[in-house]
Amino acid sequence: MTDTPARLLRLLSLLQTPREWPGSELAGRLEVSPRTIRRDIDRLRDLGYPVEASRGSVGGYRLVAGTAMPPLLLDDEEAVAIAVGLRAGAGHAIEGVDEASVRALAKLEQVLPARLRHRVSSLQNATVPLTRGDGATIDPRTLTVIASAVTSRERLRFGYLAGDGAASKRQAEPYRLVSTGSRWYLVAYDLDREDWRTFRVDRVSEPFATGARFAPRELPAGGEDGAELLARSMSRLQPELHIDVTFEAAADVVAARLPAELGALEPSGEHSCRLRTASRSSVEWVALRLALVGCAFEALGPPELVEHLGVLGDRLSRAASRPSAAGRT
Amino acid sequence: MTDTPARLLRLLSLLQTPREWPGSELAGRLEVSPRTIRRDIDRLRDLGYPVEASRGSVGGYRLVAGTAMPPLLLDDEEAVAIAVGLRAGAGHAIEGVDEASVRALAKLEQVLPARLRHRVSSLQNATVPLTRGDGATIDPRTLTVIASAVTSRERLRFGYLAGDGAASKRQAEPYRLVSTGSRWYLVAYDLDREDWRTFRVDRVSEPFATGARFAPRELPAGGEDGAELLARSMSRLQPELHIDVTFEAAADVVAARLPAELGALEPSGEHSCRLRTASRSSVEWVALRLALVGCAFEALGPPELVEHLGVLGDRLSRAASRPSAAGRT
DNA sequence: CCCATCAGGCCAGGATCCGGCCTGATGGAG
DNA sequence: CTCCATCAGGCCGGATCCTGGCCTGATGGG
Repeated sequence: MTDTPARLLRLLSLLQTPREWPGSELAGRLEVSPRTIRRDIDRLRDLGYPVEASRGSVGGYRLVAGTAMPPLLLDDEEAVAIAVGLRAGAGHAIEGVDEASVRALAKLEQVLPARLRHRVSSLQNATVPLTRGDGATIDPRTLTVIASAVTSRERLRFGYLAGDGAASKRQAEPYRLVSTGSRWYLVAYDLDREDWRTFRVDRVSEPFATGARFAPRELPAGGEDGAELLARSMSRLQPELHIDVTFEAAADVVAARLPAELGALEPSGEHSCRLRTASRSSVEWVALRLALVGCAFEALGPPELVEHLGVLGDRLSRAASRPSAAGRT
Repeated sequence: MTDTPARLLRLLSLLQTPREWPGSELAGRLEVSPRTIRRDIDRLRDLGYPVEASRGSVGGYRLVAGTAMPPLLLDDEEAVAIAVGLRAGAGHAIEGVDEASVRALAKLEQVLPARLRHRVSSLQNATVPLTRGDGATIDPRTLTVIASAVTSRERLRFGYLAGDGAASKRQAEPYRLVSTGSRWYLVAYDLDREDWRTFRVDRVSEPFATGARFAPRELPAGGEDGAELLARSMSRLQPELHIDVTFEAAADVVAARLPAELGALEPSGEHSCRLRTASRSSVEWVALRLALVGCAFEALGPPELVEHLGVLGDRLSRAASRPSAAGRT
């Protein structure tokens, strides 16, 4: 029988509950003798899982932090919670964990029981993506399909909407998924164009992995990495914003409410500071973050940011002014 | 030796990679004969993990979705990504998975290797919580400590800042962690007051679980649940907003960009719709969500919402109007 | 001081596991 | 269409491992 391994897994699962388990109770639950439990604990320790024991009358075993991640044994609700959390996060890629986060999501969704899937998607619908206003929302499913294809080295077919509005069908060998600020890009070898391309993931539709495996291809000019390739083509795609804003509040107050990725603040007085930085985020996103700082500020540039702030300010002011008699029905 | 169980775990880990593994390759990696691999696959299937096999020359094994969650084997980066994602999510509790999400976070952090912890916290600092403006940010650590105490039934000591500004030390038996919209509450039996209380988690400071275990206590009036107790005391704490807004856009367009928890829209014409609902969210939060819809709208009430929109609109307009600088393009 | 807990040695019997060899079935590529 | 790589699984012999039981010690709390 597959007795012992199964028991070890169950034991691991019990020990992940944040409480202490006396050996006798574990023995009862797993229906073996206490001696076997002691041996199992030994085994787990040999495997590298740091099981800590406290002696005495209220003692017991507990799994603590070690040097390697033990397998996480989640119950249904926890799995759903993680899936929902990751999906929500996948939209506004947190710098530094972007790709890993999608990988984890792909891994989880690969084995997520069917009965939990609808719970995930319905919960996700309840949380509107906090996207910038340009409507470039990304379907987490798209991301996970692409991520799977990247790691399994399978060819990918998908529809793509080019920048000029032309729709096309593509077939490509996906190389890597990269995120910059709040956008996702796929670096891939386009089989029809016979060249390396970068695709904006929010313009990819219905990607699906054809089973066909491919051998990793050399990237173009030697030594280059996917991120570089992306950086090159992105400089054509996504204009850089040269942000220049002064806040009427002390630098430390503002810094606490501003994402670090936006850049550093220079204090410019007792109660004011200035943000000068370049960003590839969208105007809408930057405007939102600025508004959320919660103090008065003044945008000096770029012009499109100033304009967007003006439009937004206007919209809100009008929303608050009850122009009931004005042009509306 | 603890050979077989360890191998099964490694096998499970390999199979979670989204790709197909031919038996021979698995045999090579795990340094056993292919026959043993076939047997191991059998064992996993017996344990309930649905391993799918495709035959043919490009075939192999793959772990697919089954009826139960298999143990998730994460690498370092994935673990960090999940921790960061959950922490970010813990702030704005997604309705329905609130508690589970915190439980999962507690479970993960219990075993998260020390060398990864600083990565999590530094990454978290990079993402400013998208909180409403009232500054009631919640430290995820606080939540996880409380969640652990709830599941392990340990007494909790913590500092508390009452609504009237009075600080105090509390000792309590935590019963449940509940979130409503975007706030967290702890339902607990206060040992000093000798009665049930609900505490706002954002006002809890330095909670720590004394080792002392306690026996679950009966909730007050029969049949009541933690959520009810909370609802009762909350009606005193958190005023309800009666929101009334008209949007100048079709109902389905607006609905797609509005959190479902805010309530339902009534179409009021070809290109307009109305939102009338009650919410316990903060004014700042509601205002933000309205602004993010991205179309013109008009707030009819409540007054504090209208006022807040006015302030915000004013601030943005002034930010865009460059009262001081005159020249630069 | 006593009791609960963890820690681990020793032993015997039995279950389990492994490798190797075999036969079939199945799907993809040439 | 044919060939090949893959999965599926039966059978067997020998080595290995696992379990339960019993023991002695150590440690911490009430």
